Amino acid sequence: MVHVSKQDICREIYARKGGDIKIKKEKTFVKNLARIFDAALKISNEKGFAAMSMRDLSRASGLSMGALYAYFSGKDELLEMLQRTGRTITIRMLTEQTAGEIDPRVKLRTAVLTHLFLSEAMQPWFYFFYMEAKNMNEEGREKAKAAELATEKVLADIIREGRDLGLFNDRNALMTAAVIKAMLQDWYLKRWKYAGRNITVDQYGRFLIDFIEAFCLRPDQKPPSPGEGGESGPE
Amino acid sequence: MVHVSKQDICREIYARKGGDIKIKKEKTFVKNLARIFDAALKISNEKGFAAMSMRDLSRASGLSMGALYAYFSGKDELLEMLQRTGRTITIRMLTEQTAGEIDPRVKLRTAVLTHLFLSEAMQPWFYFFYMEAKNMNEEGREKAKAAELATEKVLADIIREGRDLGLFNDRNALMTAAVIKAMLQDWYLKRWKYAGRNITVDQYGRFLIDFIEAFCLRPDQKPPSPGEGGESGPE
DNA sequence: GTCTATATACGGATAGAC
DNA sequence: GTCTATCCGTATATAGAC
Repeated sequence: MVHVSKQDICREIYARKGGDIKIKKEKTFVKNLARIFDAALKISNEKGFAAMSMRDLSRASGLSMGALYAYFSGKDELLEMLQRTGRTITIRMLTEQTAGEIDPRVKLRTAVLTHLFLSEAMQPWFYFFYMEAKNMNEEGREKAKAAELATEKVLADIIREGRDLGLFNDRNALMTAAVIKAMLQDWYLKRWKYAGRNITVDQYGRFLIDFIEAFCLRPDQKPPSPGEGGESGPE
Repeated sequence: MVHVSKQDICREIYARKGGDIKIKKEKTFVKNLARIFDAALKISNEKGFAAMSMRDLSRASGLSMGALYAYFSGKDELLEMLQRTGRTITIRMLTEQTAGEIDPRVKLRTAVLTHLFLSEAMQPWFYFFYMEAKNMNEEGREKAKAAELATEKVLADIIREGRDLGLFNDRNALMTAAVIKAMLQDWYLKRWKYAGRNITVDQYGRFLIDFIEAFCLRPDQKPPSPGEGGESGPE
């Protein structure tokens, strides 16, 4: 359902880079950049991007120090690439997936689950994006904030729509969206916790939807259930 | 209601340190350590602890490089001190505040608001604690996780209690506690967002309680409202 | 107790061979 | 395209004067 290929991502970066790229063959570029990204995300998510040295990255990616600098101009650019890539994919996927639906009740579910499954498929990216935003320059931080607000707005708009149609309660839509975001983010920020309890994405998703709908939906407006959104039982 | 003094915190550290402390007079120790903490939190929360150099800290705290090393043995110990201090205070405050109450409905509100107001009063500490946990050694990270689980357990126990008394719905208490934590944390992690919208702590608290109670409380069990927990209106 | 000056190492980045 | 060897700045930490 939500699938993103590492190769596709890197190919796109290759295409976008234009003339100032040092590696000629797309194939080697894609292969190595994917290794670099993997290694960088792994190390950064363990001890932080700032604490990751280029030597660490060289060792983990299997490329020499010198070679690394053929793929990015410096540590700053690497950070920028990682952030931009994560941002781009998220926004694209979210808007794509929620485009078709009309019923706000279903749309809300779809948006929540899309975000959730996407963050599951790309956990290292999402985690990195969240934790390393503050290490960026002013421009990068602003873009990160804008991305947060954009995904929040997707949720808020759905909620407003549902409210206007009389399906949802009349509550602060933006605040509701904000806390939904917080709950969605918790899934990829605290994987250690949920993994330790053997909670699956699906369980988490079902629980979230129950929780959200208890607040948003008017009592008599349970939506036509495509996923049979049953109650989440006691532990 | 929730008040924590910088001086008290530092005095306690002074008392705990025992013999291997280099500064003799409590007064200078407390005064300077408070300055160090302030500066360290400020810089770290802007660009990350790893990116903060001792020179940065020296400049911002007004103490020379050499003097700093009279207060901690190195950057690692400073990190450890900051984390431990934050942890200790949080757990103590939370258990203290929720101890008296009996009615689980009121207790839940109290726990949520206590956590929220505490995190407001000590925002830099909480933010730092969350964002810099992964820069610590194994032991430090384990303690951070334990602290997360401990505060979560406080919430979960209240919810279980309410369920057993027939006041709350029969839902997964631990999962509920987990998402409540996520929402509470959002307040101090994304202050920029809420500040930009002129949302006050009280508004956020009221909203959270409405949200949580919509899911947790059985329909006919609105609690005796001490704070008159009215609906949070539309934006 | 606090300062300045400095030892020492480590990190990012580049040069130039292959 | 990739490697090794190296430059050079900056970081942590300390020595020793005041």
